[in-house]
Amino acid sequence: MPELPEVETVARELKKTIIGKTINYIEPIWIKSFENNSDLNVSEQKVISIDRRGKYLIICLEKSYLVVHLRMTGQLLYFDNEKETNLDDYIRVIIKFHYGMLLFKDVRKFGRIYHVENIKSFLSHIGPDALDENFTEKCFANKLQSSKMSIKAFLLSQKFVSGMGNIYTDEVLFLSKVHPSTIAANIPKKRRKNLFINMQSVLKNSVQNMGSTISDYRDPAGKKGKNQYYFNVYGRDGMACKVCESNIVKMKFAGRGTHYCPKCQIVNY
DNA sequence: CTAATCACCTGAAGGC
DNA sequence: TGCCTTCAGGTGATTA
Repeated sequence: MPELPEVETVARELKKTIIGKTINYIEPIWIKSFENNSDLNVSEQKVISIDRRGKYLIICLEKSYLVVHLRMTGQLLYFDNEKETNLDDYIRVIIKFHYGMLLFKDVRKFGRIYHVENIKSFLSHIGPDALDENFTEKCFANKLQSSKMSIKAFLLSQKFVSGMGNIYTDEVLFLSKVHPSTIAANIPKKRRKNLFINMQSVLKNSVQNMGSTISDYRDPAGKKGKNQYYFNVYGRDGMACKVCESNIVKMKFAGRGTHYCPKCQIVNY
């Protein structure tokens, strides 16, 4: 479920609640949800800061890191008062602080919490964050020009730029008037620039709206996002394009449900 | 290198 | 009501 804006929202909420707290213990309920890659103890380490790279949320401890990937249905829920919690369903990992606790809820069990010491090597296969200020239009253009992948697959792969997922990719391609099957390297210079600008604005707008909630996504306080009210194409198949009134089409592309306007979004250039 | 398929999981929704 | 199929904000391995 969560793409960059949702993970960023979670990160911002966690900054308000768990920085400075000391971990009492971490308890995996579903064993595969927690992958311990370090001999160091998590217990008695203090939370120093919260970071994010693409869809990875990074909880920086004194000597190591807890790295969270929510995948499809993961949620990090924070509770000050343990009596407010209900541990009933789908809680896969408990991170207990001396005061308060963070619960990792995940219906489909795809999500992970990793305990690692070397964050750089752990994330070495991931490209720069889409909103990283050092990731410029020029960097983006260079990568586009050297790829023969379809633009949809290019944006979904996290190795060129990280943070884009299925929803925001469809939204960005619509605003950029680029058909999802267009070969990345074939996109002309002017539209490359457009693509980059739209990618940033779509993501930033969604962060402003606290992310998109289709079904499962919640922030650590349990709140839904509001960005889903502003989609142009995602989930709007069969409905009129907001620009040209053609019917929005949905089809399987790059292995994912892909929404686009057949009139506004032109194939090849 | 790129693309397609499966695998990992569970629940919701639609067809019959 | 109930069964069966398909689909879902993701990604990594494997196979063409």
